[in-house]
Amino acid sequence: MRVLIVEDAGDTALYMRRALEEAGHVVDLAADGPTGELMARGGAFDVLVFDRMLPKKDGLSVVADLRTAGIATPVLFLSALGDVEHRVEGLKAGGDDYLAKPYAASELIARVEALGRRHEGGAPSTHLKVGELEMDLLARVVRREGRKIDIQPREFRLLEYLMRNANQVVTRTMLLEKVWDYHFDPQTNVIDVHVSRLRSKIDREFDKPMLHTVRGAGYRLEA
Amino acid sequence: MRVLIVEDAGDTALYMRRALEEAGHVVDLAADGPTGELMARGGAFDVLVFDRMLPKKDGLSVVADLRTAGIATPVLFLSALGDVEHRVEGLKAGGDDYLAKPYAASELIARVEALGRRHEGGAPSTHLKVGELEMDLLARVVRREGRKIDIQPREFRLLEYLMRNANQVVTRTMLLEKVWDYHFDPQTNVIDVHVSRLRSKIDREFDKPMLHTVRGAGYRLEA
DNA sequence: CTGCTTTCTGACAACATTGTAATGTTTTGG
DNA sequence: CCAAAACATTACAATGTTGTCAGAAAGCAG
Repeated sequence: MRVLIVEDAGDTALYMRRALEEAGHVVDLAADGPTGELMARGGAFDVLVFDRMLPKKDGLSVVADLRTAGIATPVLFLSALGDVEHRVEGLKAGGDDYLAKPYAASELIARVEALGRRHEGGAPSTHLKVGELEMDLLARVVRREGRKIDIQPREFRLLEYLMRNANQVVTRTMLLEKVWDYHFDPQTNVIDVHVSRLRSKIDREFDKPMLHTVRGAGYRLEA
Repeated sequence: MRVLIVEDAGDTALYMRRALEEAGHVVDLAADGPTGELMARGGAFDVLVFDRMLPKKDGLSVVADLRTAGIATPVLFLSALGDVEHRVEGLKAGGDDYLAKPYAASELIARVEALGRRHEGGAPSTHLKVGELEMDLLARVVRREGRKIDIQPREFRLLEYLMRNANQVVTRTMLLEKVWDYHFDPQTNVIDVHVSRLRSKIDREFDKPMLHTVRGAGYRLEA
């Protein structure tokens, strides 16, 4: 499961990450409200864990904004304030569960997994959107700023993977595994070539490039 | 929108078809209950229009049977009997709306479109199933009796169309329009060739052939 | 700045897919 | 039973897609 933790206290965040990673999940961190909101919008997370009190933008309002933006990823609120009134407030803002500090790591894990399960049965998304870039998985059509872009099958898979992991670095190894089903290094530059071709279609002709290279690490598709 | 009209009075049926076609919809006709039921089960219609009184099998029972078979396509009942009691009867049988004769063409169109809209918001199906033959539109995978079948893009589109219109005859013209986007006769045997190739993949190796030719008419995929 | 490494891109070759044509088979009406 | 029509199948040609290679460009460390 992919989990995003938005928490300003660094040591708490690291503690939670470790607990969840040991339970086999992939964890990302954000330290303030706006960053958390951006990551939640772009990334394909299964569960979001929000601290109620956050620097710059409160957890409650971030979640409320995410909901109005149509992002339905389940949210678990964490807070030192544990009484009924606060729980209700959190749930009203669009939270799905509420956990009062202090809590045991096992309880955190259990709740995160419960939330993830509840939503995974939902209809698979047939439509991906990263900024002005849109992909219709069923019609196999890609658009940027409304303009249709012709794309080849392999490029389609590559872009789909990049979009599902938007705003995150995607390594060459990940691409080989997920887009090419290679489980070894082909010793060629297939990836470079296809990234180049994809770029010429989705970025050339447009003002702002979305597909960035992260030297030494891989690529990142940014909104 | 794809509309099926089940009506035994030929002239009334043609009149309705014309009205709906002029409003931009695709219309099919059936003249009795059993035929209507079969078409409704197989075809991918957005709205069904049923006369209440039908030869061989009453409109009410056809719709009730469709509902128990899990077919949720919205139904508009037409009838000369316009009083409350009959309306309720129709709605109980699984109808979604009820229109009493005589009615204006514009009213028919408006109601059909309203019914179609109400349901189109539902998640698009990502999975088709005809008997033991399954297609996952998102993963682009086809299976028969659980065994994966490798299929080419054009064959995929062809099979998708056949599956969406399962148990119905699909004409060559329909295939040219929907699968090849040709709006003329290419004067070649493209279709024959692709049907042959598709057959060799989905029927050869299996006991019962599913893809039948209807001499002089076209093809039919049967469950 | 220089040399080294990484990434980018254009050209090409291998391969896969699609459509055409020719030939064979089945069905149907007389 | 025959001939004509409809359909099926195979082989091939044209086209499209993918991966490889080589040279160019860009980034980085000393």
